[in-house]
Amino acid sequence: MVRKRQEQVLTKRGTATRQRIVETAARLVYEQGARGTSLDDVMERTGTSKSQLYHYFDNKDALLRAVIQWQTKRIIGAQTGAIPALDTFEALKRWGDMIVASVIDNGGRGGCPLGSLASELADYSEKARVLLGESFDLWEAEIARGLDAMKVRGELAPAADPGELATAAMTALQGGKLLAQTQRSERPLRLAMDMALENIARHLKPKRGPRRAR
Amino acid sequence: MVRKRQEQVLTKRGTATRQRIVETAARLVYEQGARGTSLDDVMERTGTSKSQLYHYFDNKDALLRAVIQWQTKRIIGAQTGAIPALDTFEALKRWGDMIVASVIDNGGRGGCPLGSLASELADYSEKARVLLGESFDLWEAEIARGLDAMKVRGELAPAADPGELATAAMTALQGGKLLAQTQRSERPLRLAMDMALENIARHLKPKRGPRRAR
DNA sequence: CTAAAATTGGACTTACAAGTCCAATTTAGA
DNA sequence: TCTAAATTGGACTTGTAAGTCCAATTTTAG
Repeated sequence: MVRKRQEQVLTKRGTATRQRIVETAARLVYEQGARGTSLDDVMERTGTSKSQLYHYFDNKDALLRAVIQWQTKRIIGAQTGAIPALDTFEALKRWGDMIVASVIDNGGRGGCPLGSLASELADYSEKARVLLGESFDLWEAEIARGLDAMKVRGELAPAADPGELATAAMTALQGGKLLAQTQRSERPLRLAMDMALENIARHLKPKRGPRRAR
Repeated sequence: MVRKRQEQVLTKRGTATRQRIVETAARLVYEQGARGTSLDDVMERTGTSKSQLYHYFDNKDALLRAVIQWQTKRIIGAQTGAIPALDTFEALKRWGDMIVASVIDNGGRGGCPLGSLASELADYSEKARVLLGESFDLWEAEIARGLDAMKVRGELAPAADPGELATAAMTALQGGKLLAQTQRSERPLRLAMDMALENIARHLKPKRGPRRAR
């Protein structure tokens, strides 16, 4: 968690102000995009002044990087909060359902906060691109962690590669979110998550009792 | 193909100018994004004037819509040009390889021209969103066409739904492109396309002779 | 308490971008 | 040929956005 600007110590008040700026900026950026969100927007919604923004961040790009890091923690935190571990196929199915259900939230508008930023910033800010790449890695690692536990317990075939399965699932999630946002329909996201889950189910080892799900 | 502005007849020269504007704008928008491309950029690169842009397009949004339609035709045309029909699993594999190889083109930079525009414009321009939704439908229809042929020939199980398989493949393609662009690696795209192809292979009916591929 | 550091207000500069406007030139078609 | 329509040049307006600057206020720590 590179913080930079630590030559300057933040007081309690300063920390609160900085946090308020980051969270508000995150919401605005999610709704309007990075380029579509002006610093004046952020100032107005946070009740801060220009000098405050530039006191806590070197420039707009630095603020956007803080937004990326905050969103990354928020998203992964929300996921582990709802489903502590993706280490059973049942948990994976609930995870998929949760992702699909998220389309309703904003009436179909808004894709994945990280995916949208990645698309907008990857070729615009090298620092942001690297950060977003790491964000996806972290998110995928959380998924791979559950798959790995399944593999250790012998529920997934030895040949299954948790890291690759997690990455494939992430591509499905991102592509599904994008199409759902574009077509204002949960259909593509549902099909994407079903595909990702089936891609994992391929490596499930049959167990005594109940049959392979789905 | 809604053209609008047909109250005004275009001469041969006018058509050429308009086309030059659209193609150049498409390249700039692909490289810099829609918001990152100014009309002055387009003017400079096409050697046109402000009045020409506004002569052929109502406003910037209308130009962007023309870009979307042109890219849609270009992408689908390029695909059918390289692989006339995705009606064998071999053709599908070549298609997947072609998609993966496309990452090299711009040194990893640049995602899918349509996907990038969708992410940027879906919540910004309703007209553009609808158009992009239709673009994905057209592209998917081209994929579904091949799958349907396989189904008719009995190579795909009757339960297989070409439309759903095509949509799932499109989400994999888009998500894979996005992650590849973000991480400057073809790995996520390769895993995505493998997943999409496997998702189709699930419905392959075994045929005499060679075993199920992959 | 008091000096140094952190925090804040807000005006100002500079750059750029979308869109308007009008006049000049070229082309098409009768 | 001639005239109306299409095409083009380019200055201009208006709005916005990032970033700078300096002074005022508040807080922290010795």
